[in-house]
Amino acid sequence: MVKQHKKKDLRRKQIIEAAIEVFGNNSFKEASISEIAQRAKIAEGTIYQYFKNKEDLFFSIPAEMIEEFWDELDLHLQGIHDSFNKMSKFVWFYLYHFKMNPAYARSMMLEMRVSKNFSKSKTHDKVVWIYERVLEIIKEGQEEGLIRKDVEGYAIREMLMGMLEARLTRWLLKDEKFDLMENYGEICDLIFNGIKSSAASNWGSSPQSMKLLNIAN
Amino acid sequence: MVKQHKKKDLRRKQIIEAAIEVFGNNSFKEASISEIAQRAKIAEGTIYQYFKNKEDLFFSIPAEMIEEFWDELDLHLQGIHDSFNKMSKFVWFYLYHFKMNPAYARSMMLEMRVSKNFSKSKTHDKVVWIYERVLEIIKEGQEEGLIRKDVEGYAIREMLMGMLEARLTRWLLKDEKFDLMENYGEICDLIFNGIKSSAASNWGSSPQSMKLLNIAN
Amino acid sequence: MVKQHKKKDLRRKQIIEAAIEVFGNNSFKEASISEIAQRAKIAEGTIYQYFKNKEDLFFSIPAEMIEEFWDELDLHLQGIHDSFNKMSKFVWFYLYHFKMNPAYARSMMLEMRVSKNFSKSKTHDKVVWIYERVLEIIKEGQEEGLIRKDVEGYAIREMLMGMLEARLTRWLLKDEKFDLMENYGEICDLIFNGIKSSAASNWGSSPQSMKLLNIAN
Amino acid sequence: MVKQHKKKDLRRKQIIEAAIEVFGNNSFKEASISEIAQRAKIAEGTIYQYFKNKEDLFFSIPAEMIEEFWDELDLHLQGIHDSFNKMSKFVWFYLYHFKMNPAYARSMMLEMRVSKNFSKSKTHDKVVWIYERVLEIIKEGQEEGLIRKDVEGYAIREMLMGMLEARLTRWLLKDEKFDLMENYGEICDLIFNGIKSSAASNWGSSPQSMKLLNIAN
DNA sequence: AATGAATGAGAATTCATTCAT
DNA sequence: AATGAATGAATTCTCATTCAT
Repeated sequence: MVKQHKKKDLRRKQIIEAAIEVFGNNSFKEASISEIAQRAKIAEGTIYQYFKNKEDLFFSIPAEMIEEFWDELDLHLQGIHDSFNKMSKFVWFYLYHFKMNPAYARSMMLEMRVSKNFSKSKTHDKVVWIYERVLEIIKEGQEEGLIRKDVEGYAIREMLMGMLEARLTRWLLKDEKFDLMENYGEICDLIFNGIKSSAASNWGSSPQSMKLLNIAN
Repeated sequence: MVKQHKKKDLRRKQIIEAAIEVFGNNSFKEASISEIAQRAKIAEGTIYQYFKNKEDLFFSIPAEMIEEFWDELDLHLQGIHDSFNKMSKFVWFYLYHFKMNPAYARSMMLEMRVSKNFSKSKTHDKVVWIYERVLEIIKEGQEEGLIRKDVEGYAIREMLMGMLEARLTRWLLKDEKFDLMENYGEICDLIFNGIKSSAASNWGSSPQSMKLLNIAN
Repeated sequence: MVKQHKKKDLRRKQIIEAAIEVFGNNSFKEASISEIAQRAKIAEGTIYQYFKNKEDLFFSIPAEMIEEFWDELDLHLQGIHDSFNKMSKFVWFYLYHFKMNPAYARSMMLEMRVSKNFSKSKTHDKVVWIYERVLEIIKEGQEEGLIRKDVEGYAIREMLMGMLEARLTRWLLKDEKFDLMENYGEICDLIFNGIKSSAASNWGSSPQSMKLLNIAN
Repeated sequence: MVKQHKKKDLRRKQIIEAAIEVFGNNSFKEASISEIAQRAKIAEGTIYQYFKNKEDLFFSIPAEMIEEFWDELDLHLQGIHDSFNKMSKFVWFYLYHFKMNPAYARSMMLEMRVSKNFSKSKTHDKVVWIYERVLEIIKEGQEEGLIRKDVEGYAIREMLMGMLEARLTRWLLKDEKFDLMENYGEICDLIFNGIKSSAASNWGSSPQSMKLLNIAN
């Protein structure tokens, strides 16, 4: 019985791995069940024994990968107690994880995230969960006095994740031609210190400058 | 003769407008020529008198819009001579432009940018051109002493555009539920000053902290 | 008035000439009215002022050409009074005519002749008329004692035209790579004398051999 | 397994048979996949499981038929050892074969042979192969002293096949109104002995007559 | 008489999903 | 549980012909 179960899980994994490759190199519509079946060395019909339909298979990919991501990240975070290093580690591992799984990165960033139904899927909950963990780290940082308190944690998170997602996207669109992790320190620096020259007066935080930004809407 | 020409231009515009709506609410594959024709109140065949095929029509959308974007931005930039305000204006207008054209934003950000052939299309050149203009503004800012010189202009641009694209994407994925421009000042602030608490020691720029960032790859 | 008429005829000719080229390089379905119009340097609509529809234009091509063919052949036959030379001249001119008009040859042999409606068209009558002229020459030959009388003129004509059409077809299918008129004498020889070795006993004309040909149907 | 395979072959045959009928009564363009599917009593999509596309299906027809043609002809040639009878048998079987398969004859002679891509197709190789077999028989005849040696085998073959193809074509264009095999003996006679009256002097083979044939090109 | 923009019917092909074996 | 043959809906694109100017 146990053996049976294991065999099922193995088959599932086998299909998902084939799916990652195929969805990674093709848009959702372009990717074909038949190619996935071929890669997994099974019959097309068999896929429907494990997944309800094509979309179900598609959305099952990150469910697996995010779990893995968090488990490994958790290990990396062990023994780190200051939020500064936690954050730095998160940035590093985020990039590292996708660098190691480019096909997955591709379908996740360029297709899944952007698809209409994804936000309603169970898998999306896991993404949300990760985002909440990030927010926690940021809030810790604010408590510790490392991160500005005059800006909401949400905004900080938006900036942090936006930067990471933007770089990841650029890397994928440039066909992984540059090293995703090059200048990783510089990214952290920019996130932390901003783009302002140290000589320059503050931008945006002084009442005067706020006036300058005449926001129409 | 002139009248004829105008009529052709009008028809073209009419088709593009219908296409923006349809592509904005559906993925490229889901969008159908027949729906576009219906919306434009013309026969399907007529579309093929103006565009080579479905993809040509798709890629013609930003070609039109980017031109418009730059022309209007240009007006807004008139009379502004310091890079600080130029940048601020760019941020503002970028968000404003997409806020005013959400269907276009949707197809541009969530579909086009991500499509395999887009980077080879003529339209992509226009995107590149905009990015070059942004880099110029940044370099001006560096000359004026407003923006850090210890980081390459490219990296600054990546941060700036990454932040904007990330917010735009989040806005679209949240179904435009929040105001794209709310906290616009805060975004500028974060870009400019970073997330660091003013009390905190520098992150990333001091030799010690650099050591902490043990980059494995 | 007369001038008007001439202008019309000129236009017609102009369209037919363009059509010969286009139909010569494409099958009837592949050939497009728009390409013919382009070649003729007129608008598509104009073609419909001169021809009822695409098929009408197609079938009008040989109507023009056959007339020309016969007129010129007639000149060549002037002064020739024995059927031997008339026939020889016919063979020569048939090949020569098509050699000089390969695009026309192509549409005539490979498309028109083979098309369902051609035999019902007015043009087809002209083809029939030519065939009748050939039969006359053959009968003359039989009267003069040059050509066998034990075989019906129709059968002789079938052989003669079959040989010519077969060579023409082969020439076109081989992309006009060989000279259509090479060995023209040999063709005549074979038609005249057959393939039998002079040493061999008669084939087919003796009662015995007829028995050998046990025709089942 | 064997059963499965047989089933697939059967389906293929079933589609080809439907295709022969439909292509036999329509030009390639006019023939529709949907009609073929209807006739074969299967879904349109099924055709694409067996053939790459419409053209592949079209060209697969003679591939099947030529094989059959040769196999049967081979049986008929068994026990015949003189080239005279081999040739006679070939002529007979060629006509008989097409008489029995008029729809196939139609698509083969009036469409396929004439189509641009056919000469590049694999199927065309089979036609070439048949032609080579015919040449062999002719050369045998020359060795045996039955057939003239003063004319190249190729020319003899051109005459022979030209006559057959011409008759076949005429039969098809006349809507099979006459009996394809009537006067079959007469055809053989003409091929063998030519059209010349036995009383007439040689035509084309004497030096004088060659002069008469003043070939301009 | 000439134009050429607009039409819209028509056909090939793809592929996720089902289901009998 | 696994298979893979069969399905058929759905969609792009072409092009002869028309007709208002």
